[in-house]
Amino acid sequence: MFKEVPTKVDFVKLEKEILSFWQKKRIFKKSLELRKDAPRWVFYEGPPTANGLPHVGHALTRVFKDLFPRYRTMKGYYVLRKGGWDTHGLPVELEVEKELGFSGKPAIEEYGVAEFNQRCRESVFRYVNEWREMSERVAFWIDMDDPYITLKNEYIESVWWILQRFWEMGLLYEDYKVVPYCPRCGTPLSSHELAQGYATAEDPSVYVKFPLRDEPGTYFLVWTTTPWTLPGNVALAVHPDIEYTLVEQDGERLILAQELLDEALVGDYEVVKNLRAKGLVGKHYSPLYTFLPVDIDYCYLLAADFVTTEEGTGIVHMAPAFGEVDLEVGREYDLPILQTVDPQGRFIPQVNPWAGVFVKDADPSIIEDLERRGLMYRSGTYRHTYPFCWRCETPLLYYAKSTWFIKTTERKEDLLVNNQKINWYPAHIKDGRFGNWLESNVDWALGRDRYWGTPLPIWRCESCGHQLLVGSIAELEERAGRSWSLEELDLHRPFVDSILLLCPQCEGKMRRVPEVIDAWFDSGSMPVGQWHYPFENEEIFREQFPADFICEAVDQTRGWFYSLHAISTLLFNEPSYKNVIVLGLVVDAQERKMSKSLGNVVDPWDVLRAHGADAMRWYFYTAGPAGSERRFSVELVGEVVRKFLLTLWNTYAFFVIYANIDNYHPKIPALAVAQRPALDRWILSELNSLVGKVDKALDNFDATGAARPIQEFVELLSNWYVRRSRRRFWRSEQDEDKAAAYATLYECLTTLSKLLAPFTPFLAEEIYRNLVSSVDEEASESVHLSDFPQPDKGLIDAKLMADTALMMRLVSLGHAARNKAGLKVRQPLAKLLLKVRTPEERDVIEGLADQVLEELNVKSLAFVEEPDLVEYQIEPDPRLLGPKYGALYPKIKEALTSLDTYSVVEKVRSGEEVEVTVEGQKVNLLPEEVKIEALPREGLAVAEEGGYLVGVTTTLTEELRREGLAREVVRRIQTLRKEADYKIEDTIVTYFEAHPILAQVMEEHGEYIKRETLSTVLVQGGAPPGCATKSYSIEGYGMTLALKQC
RNA sequence: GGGCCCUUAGCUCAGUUGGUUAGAGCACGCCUCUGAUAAGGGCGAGGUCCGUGGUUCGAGUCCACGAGGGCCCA
Repeated sequence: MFKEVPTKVDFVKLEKEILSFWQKKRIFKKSLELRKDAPRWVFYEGPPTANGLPHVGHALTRVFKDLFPRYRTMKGYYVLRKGGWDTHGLPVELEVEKELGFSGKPAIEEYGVAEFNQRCRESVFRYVNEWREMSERVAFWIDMDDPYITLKNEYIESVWWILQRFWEMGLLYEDYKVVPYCPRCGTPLSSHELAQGYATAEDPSVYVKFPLRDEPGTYFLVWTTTPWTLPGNVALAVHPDIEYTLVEQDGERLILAQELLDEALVGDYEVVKNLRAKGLVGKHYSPLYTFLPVDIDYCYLLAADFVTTEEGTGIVHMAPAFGEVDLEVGREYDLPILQTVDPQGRFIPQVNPWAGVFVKDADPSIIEDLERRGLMYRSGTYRHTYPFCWRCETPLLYYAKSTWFIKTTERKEDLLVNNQKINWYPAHIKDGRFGNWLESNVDWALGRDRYWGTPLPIWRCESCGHQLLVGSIAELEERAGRSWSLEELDLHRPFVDSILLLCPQCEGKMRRVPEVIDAWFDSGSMPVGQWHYPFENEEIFREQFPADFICEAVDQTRGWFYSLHAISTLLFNEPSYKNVIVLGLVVDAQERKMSKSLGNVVDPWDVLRAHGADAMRWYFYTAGPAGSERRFSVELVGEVVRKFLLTLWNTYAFFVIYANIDNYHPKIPALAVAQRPALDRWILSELNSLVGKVDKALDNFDATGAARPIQEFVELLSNWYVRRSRRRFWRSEQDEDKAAAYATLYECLTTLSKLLAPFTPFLAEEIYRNLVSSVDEEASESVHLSDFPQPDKGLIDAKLMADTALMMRLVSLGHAARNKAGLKVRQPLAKLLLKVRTPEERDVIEGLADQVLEELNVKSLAFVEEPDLVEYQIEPDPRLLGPKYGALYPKIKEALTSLDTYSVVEKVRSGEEVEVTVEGQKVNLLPEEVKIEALPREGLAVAEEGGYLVGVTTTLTEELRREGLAREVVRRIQTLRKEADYKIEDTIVTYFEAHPILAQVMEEHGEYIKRETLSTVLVQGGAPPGCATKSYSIEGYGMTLALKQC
């Protein structure tokens, strides 16, 4: 006996029961133990930060991360799944700052770095329980009891080791560079952080006049969107090949690029003369501001290639402190660097009108000042995309600063070559987004002037300036000349800052540089750091590198995907992952990005509580290709429940109900498949072909390509196989056919449970445990401990599948034909007329005739070809004639269709050519080039599609009518049984009082009615008390039915 | 300004190497079937296949330009 299965199912409750089963029986652990000696298949967990709640996007990622390891485990691999937490970085600090009400670094310093970092340390695990709960609930199997954690000393030590390797390779350097800089956070951002914060901004757009020193009344006209950089101006640049023009307007002379005259100037002007750039270079102008003393030559025009005429005036203002190119050019020309801005983004005291003002806030006042001095040509606003800090949304400044870099550009070729070894899903990311990103690689800005992060382990001698990079705790202790206990040692600020080392060069005091490192470097170090390699676990590290599979959303292209790739390429010159699925972002039902401000964020728990995890998982796998954006709402997931999960559930419930009635046991031998009916052979063929399809798709990391065919199969299984097989299960005799039906459906359901295990682990488990584990002592206790099915190729019969598909198509046409004539299926009809395309198809349908007759409730079928039943339509075949006659084709079509139809049909039938005349020339069409359509004549109920034609005879004899009435009676009795809540297998006595016509029906079709309704006897006359009774009007004839259980 | 991706029915999505009248599911209306079913079947309504131009006998499909959206880069 199988466990009874309710037809009404509560998936949420079911899943919770299975969760506790997994927990109690440690199924995840067992699935690992089972494969402990198997070949390795390596998965890396991209570490989340647990200082925020998981959202739908995280649920999506976790669901995909789970699918493939489960599949590989069933395929016989050992898939170690170590969890991980990302714990460092600016986002963490910002959360804590917000809680403490801080607005910048001075407040932190005052509060105390030790206390501040302690709060950071606590905050990163704040929502760790919520993360665990969510992961468990969606059945993401991962080891969260022994995760890697980036703040642990062991992890940091591994990161230090990597940095020391880079140091030894000469890949680390400190440089004064213009970096994107967040003045609020007081730290530079790396390019991948920068990438996350672009937004449309409205900035000033000003045209400023720079007066020529030696030609009063003449000005260089210069355009800028950052007036605050003007006090830092030290030069202007023109392009050597651009034409410039001197114009006169309102008594002033202006110089700008000729091409941009109309765009830049307002009002009438007069062209004085054209100027060559060469003649302008070297001309001096008077500085707009002189807040800082300068004792070298500056404020002149120079030539540079980067100047364009795309916008502005063709003359570019240069402030080396605030622009990357500006700094380069400044170095080339030996120009001064006027750093007029402090690290908080405010003007320094010397810039006295605006001292202490945040530079962007000073813009209007600077514009006003220039206007007052007559140096402003015009000002307005300009919309463009501008970078903002990805966490605190402060506009970034490009700001000259000294900081540490990793020379990734030196290894750019290796980065590109190694990228070619990675399989990207979707494939276009490889040479598209990711490849382009590598092509435009810039050195990795590693340093952060912050507190909560892996300290940059570089110590510098206060006396001689010697620098060294510490690569391990042992080295630290050795150089410091002391050691610390495990409790004491904390490789964070301020503890490490307090450690002074002895300079190996001069025996002076060495102090650590103040920076911590970019937290992306932490996460990219996880292949090494998660095992504390190379200090221990050498063997496991080698076994677990590189990853076979990683998966994150597309926003990680410049994030984790890059940091992993860059670090492993620099370190090992190998990619650290072989296959990567890049997921699209989750958007709401209106295709808008989910964001708190729009209030359209879907809480994953709303979905999990309403529909369960299997439904959510299945939705994610089937809704669309993994790489595409996906819409998401509670309702969309609800559709999945109805369409897929319930369909499967009902098939399963159906099986269990009848299997229990019949005491079916899977060990009971059934007929060999070859001896089973076509219907069984067909569904088993579909099943095995499905197994192959799913296996291949999963092997190819294609979740959608695997899941959608399963859904289609379940449709076929439920709506064709089971529906067509119902009678075989109902029958009370135990015979071979019934055994075959059970064996076939059992095979389908148990194989499905294994196929589905990676996708819908709960439902798969329920089915497997009830149908397999409970009756087979040798079977595993969980579907997740079983092997993934292999297709039995011998059972795949492509012809049978195509034949059945054809038959279904004709049956569907038959339904349409009946419907047109208003003949319900319950009414038997005498004859079905079919027209198929070929004699082979005719044989096929003859072979499957029993299914067609039963499905359409007709007595016989015949094939029609005769012209007296049909009309013909002829058409030239465009596929053949198009290439042959080209532009003549439409005219040939016209000419052919104007011919006498029957004569053309006769010619084609007898294999003769058909001659048409087109534009005076004769064209002979070969018989195969003319297509003939046959349509039935009027008066017959028909449906036609794609060359197939199905008709039904509409005349009813009294005999047929009575047979229809018998079926009407049966349906009434069945409904009454159901209403009376009788069990399916209960036998009954049926009493009836009826119109003579119906009484005749009861007489004539009594055996049929008894058999269908499990009535032992049909009794005409009044019913005894206690019966389920109801009166009906059937086709206008009255009848009262009464049922009683035996 | 540049890169990558997307745009097909009210919604979610398919649409093979270019080929006859562009499909499915959901939702809607009518009909039907039903002792597993919350389902199934049929019919109907619902389409400027984002637009324009080009290549071709023929374009949802190929090419160019443009529009809108998303992500990213500068």
